[in-house]
Amino acid sequence: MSIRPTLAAVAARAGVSPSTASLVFSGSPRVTPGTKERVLAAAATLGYAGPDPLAASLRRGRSGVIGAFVGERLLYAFRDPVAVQLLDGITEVLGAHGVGLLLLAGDTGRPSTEQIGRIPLDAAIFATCGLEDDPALDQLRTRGVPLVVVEGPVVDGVVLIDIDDRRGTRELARHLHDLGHRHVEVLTMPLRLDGRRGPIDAARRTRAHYRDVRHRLEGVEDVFGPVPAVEAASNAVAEGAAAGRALLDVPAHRRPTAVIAQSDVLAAGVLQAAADLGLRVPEDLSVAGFDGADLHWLGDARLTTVVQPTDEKGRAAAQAAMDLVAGGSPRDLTLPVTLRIGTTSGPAPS
Amino acid sequence: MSIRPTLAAVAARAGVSPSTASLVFSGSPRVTPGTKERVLAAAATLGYAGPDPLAASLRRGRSGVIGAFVGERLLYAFRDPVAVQLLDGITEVLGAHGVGLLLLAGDTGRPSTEQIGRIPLDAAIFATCGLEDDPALDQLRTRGVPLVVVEGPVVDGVVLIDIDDRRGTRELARHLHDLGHRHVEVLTMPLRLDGRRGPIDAARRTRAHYRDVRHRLEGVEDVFGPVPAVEAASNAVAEGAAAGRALLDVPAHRRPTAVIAQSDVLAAGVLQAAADLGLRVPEDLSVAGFDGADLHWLGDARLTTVVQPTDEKGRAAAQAAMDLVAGGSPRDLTLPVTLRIGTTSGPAPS
DNA sequence: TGCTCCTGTCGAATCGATTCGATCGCCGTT
DNA sequence: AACGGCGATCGAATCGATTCGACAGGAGCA
Repeated sequence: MSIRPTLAAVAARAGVSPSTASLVFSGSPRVTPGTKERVLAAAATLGYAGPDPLAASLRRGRSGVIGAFVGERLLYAFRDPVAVQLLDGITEVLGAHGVGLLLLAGDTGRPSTEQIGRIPLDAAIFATCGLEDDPALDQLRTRGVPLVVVEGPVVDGVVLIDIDDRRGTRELARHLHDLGHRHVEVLTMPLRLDGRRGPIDAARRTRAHYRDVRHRLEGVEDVFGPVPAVEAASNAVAEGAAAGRALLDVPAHRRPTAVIAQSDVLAAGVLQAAADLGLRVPEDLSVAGFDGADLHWLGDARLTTVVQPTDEKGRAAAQAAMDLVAGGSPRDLTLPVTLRIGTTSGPAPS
Repeated sequence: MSIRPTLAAVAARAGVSPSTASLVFSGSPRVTPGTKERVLAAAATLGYAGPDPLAASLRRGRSGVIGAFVGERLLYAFRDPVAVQLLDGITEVLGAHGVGLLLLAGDTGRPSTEQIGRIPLDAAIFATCGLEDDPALDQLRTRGVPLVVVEGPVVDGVVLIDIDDRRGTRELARHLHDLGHRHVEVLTMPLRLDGRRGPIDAARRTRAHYRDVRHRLEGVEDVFGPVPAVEAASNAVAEGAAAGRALLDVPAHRRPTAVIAQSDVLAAGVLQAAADLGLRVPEDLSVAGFDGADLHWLGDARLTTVVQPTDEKGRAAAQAAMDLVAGGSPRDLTLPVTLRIGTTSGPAPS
């Protein structure tokens, strides 16, 4: 029991060569039933549970593991329904192919990039972190690990799975504009992971790391021109509520008639803040989000939002990763988004 | 660029032996600065990003990957705040040691157990699935993979990280008993993963797969004796609400004065159902949960619940796994729980 | 009967690094 | 001047399986 048996030991016990034993475990049809049975019997006697995955991986050159990068600490990623749904879409495809999903958090421990080098990955998906200068991305690239980026930066040799963020918010903005809104403000997701929050000035804006954040802002500006924007420190309801209070707890003439949040989660916070301040939605204030996540804690309000096919995005990313591993060269993909008008947007108050 | 360079190639280029080159990359102090530099220079020229993790893993016998099993589909696991917090605790420890976390979902694709055999794991943690006859568990056990089980079955040679479920609900039950409640009903988490819901009869109860479910029920019965119980099909707010309606939408004399839910999530659903039915909490009905999760969508109600140290549980499980990989033999651990009395429990109505 | 073809099994090379014990200088010591 | 000691580097075995081409033996066919 102390030392685990090897394939060679099983082969010897069964009186066949290691090659044949290997054939048996790989389920080759070219092996006689009798032989097969002898090998399996020997394996059973010795308590051999099948080929060592490490050795098999080395020989095959593939480990059967694909890494998914979530930028922040796992806990925050898990709190984000979009990230969760994305991961679910990914696992759906990977699981069907018998490939494991390895979670990589951005800031867990310093040696993050060190860790990445030590783990056998067939490919990696940058799921919720579109950093353009991510050291981990560089690390994996020079290592030759196939890479897929979701809503991330355009990097040569990296497959990009994208959604049409800008067009989505543009349609949303047009919807609000048609309703007569002229004073809208945008509540953005974090521009960087430095915990900063508050109004965004030009300097800060140039430091925006995330593509989706930029694009969702530009879509609004396509319609309204330059628009005041505040940044949330993280993509959480409480953050949205805090930002919402700051945005709305001002004299009425300075208060926006509509707030466009860059995510449904943030929008939920804004709704909360509005309720706390006694503002009626949509009579006094319109609120819009992004994602089309099903937030069961929203109550009966149906959020006006831009629906993105999050799970499809995850599946596409995983499929691209699988294709890369198989030696293919999948093309970049941009998935469509659709405007969904709910009960939180209405005519601008006079 | 087509073929990736090997350590041997780098060594040759630098004019040293592979052994020495290996020493360089493993950061050994026993190598002359000059040599080290030559090797690194050669690596840079060839575009060598460090030793192949697969080969290194094979030699070392460790892959640097630990698997976490979540019973259900990932999406549902992620929706459960307790599971999420547990995973976060796990990654906290693993990340600090540069070990990756591989997520394994129970039902993703049929070849689940097949998949497990193909993935290099140094150890596995059964996080949210305490099946006693899980084929995956057997598979890993015969393979010799060190195992840690969280609130799972007692299996020989497997480390168990537990909490004192029974004592927790016992104290909770006593609290309600002291308040005068005599007619309580229990809303349990799923006894099995078969999507069944509704009242639990004796036959069904004997088929309960999950230890924590059983223990949390027994704790209540320690105080109240046999108690009617209904089962939720999954651990979700909507399930809790549905079960809550079934439980509460009955003639007043047959309605329980207190509902003990086996999780905060389910309890939140019961609160919702109570509100829908116009029942005041705690005046007309007391509601209690389990876990001590921070459910931000609960509003201002503070749930009476049993607080368990979920993140500590995760850290302990991960630490135990690390110890096992290192060859140690960590002991089983039972973490304490504490009763937290909130605003949802009060004297039984007369 | 002899020849070909086919099928099941085997040998041996290979995947790419790690690591232990051995070796080779070089320096200090007596 | 010879020798002991020490530290840097090297050789070679090893981790455990996969896989391709070779091989042997039996079946089919003429």
